[in-house]
Amino acid sequence: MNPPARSSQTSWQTVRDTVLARIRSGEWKPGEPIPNEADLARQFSCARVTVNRALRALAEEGLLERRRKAGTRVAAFPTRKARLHIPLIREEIEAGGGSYGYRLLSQGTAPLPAAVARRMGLEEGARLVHLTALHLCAGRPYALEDRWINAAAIPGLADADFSRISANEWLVSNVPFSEGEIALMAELAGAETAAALELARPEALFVLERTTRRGGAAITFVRISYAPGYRLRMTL
Amino acid sequence: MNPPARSSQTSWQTVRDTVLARIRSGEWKPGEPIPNEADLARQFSCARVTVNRALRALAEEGLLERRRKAGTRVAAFPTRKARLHIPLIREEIEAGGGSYGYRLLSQGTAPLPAAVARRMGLEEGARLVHLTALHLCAGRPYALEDRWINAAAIPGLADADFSRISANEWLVSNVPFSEGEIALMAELAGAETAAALELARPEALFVLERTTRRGGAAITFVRISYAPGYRLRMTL
DNA sequence: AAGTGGTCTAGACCACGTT
DNA sequence: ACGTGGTCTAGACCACTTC
Repeated sequence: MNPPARSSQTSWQTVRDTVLARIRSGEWKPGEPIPNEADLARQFSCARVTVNRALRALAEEGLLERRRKAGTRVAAFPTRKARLHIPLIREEIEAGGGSYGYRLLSQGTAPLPAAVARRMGLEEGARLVHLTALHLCAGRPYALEDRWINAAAIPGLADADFSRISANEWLVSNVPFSEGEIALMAELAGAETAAALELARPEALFVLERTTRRGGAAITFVRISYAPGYRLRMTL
Repeated sequence: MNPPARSSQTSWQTVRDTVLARIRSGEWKPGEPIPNEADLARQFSCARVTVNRALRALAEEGLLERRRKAGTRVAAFPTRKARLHIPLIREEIEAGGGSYGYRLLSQGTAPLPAAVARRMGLEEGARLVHLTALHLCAGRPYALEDRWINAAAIPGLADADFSRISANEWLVSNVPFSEGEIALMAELAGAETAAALELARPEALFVLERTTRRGGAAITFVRISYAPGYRLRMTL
């Protein structure tokens, strides 16, 4: 986080920290414009690119808003942004020293429920591939996966054997590029989920829903319910 | 996501996309080194800085691992990374059209519980400032905040009036810079939490824990329990 | 039309970490 | 030692957006 103490030139980290200090001190208030890159470069006696690097970093963190011609402003709503790592479940388990297991519970084609259809932007009742599977850590249920796949958007899907490899891994390896949304939530385990995860009593589950698209077309929707005790960690 | 169709020069987006395609196609496999920046610059007929920009972007997304002298490798575990926005609760509510309310439930000094001490890296039993407060949306409980503050690390804390402004907002505005961790989890509401959030029955709550540090010193630890139904959304 | 951020180049030096 | 990424500079042109 600190400037790496370069010889004598002004580093972009120095610019970033100084700008940050001015925001924090209230010298530059939320919603207000700050000087343009050229002016700042003169102030800091550095190249404009250096200022650009610093401001871009702050913009990526959500503290500045930048628009051509309109200039740079202190973000009105300085949201904190964090980077969330979402590893493959297998690797998450193996990184923790556990032995990974995978069990396909069901596979077939079914009409899309309304709730899922809404998230995928498809029509309710459309027939999609539907999978449910269990991820195991050291033989114990770790997470329940409930997935819908838009086969029409994925050539080659028919070749996949989801009894051997998790759909997630297959997709990560085989689908070129994707955008999407993720939603995190807490839910009480329903009867089926509780049975699959072998819960003795009702428990709060951490649930992750992910919709993946490519060029607007929904590829897959997955809902992962983690066994109790799961924590998702991030670094600010 | 697309290169902005510049005149004739190779853009860093083009480099990024091409490198990405090579990873996706399997030409460059996980764990394997890729050519160094200078070589790639020659391949792409562009400046090395342009390659640097492209590779840095991919590294930030978690697809590449870069180390001086060791060079650049395709990440062995290509984790998906998403950007998580963590707005102030007040703004989260107001952005949704609700009226924000804040109620300080308790304020004082108390010995640090073991669990919190572990997360803050402080000694159990150390006396810290302890606050509990309720965030309200349209008069209804929205989230319960349980916070510990290391007053020793924050000059000016004594001047703060947490009955008027939330501790979070005060800290965001007054503490210069910070690193930290965030953990997300699901929990069944305990008796006190259920009472504060006015829950009629046991429910699953989405819980966010955040530890903030500056230069290794823990500044604050906060645990926010959201009312049922809360979802945290992100874009991939 | 004009101002501001976005990016590219070529060359240079440096910091880090492997060897 | 030395190879590789990290960064800075000065100048240039471009793209987007507001005026």
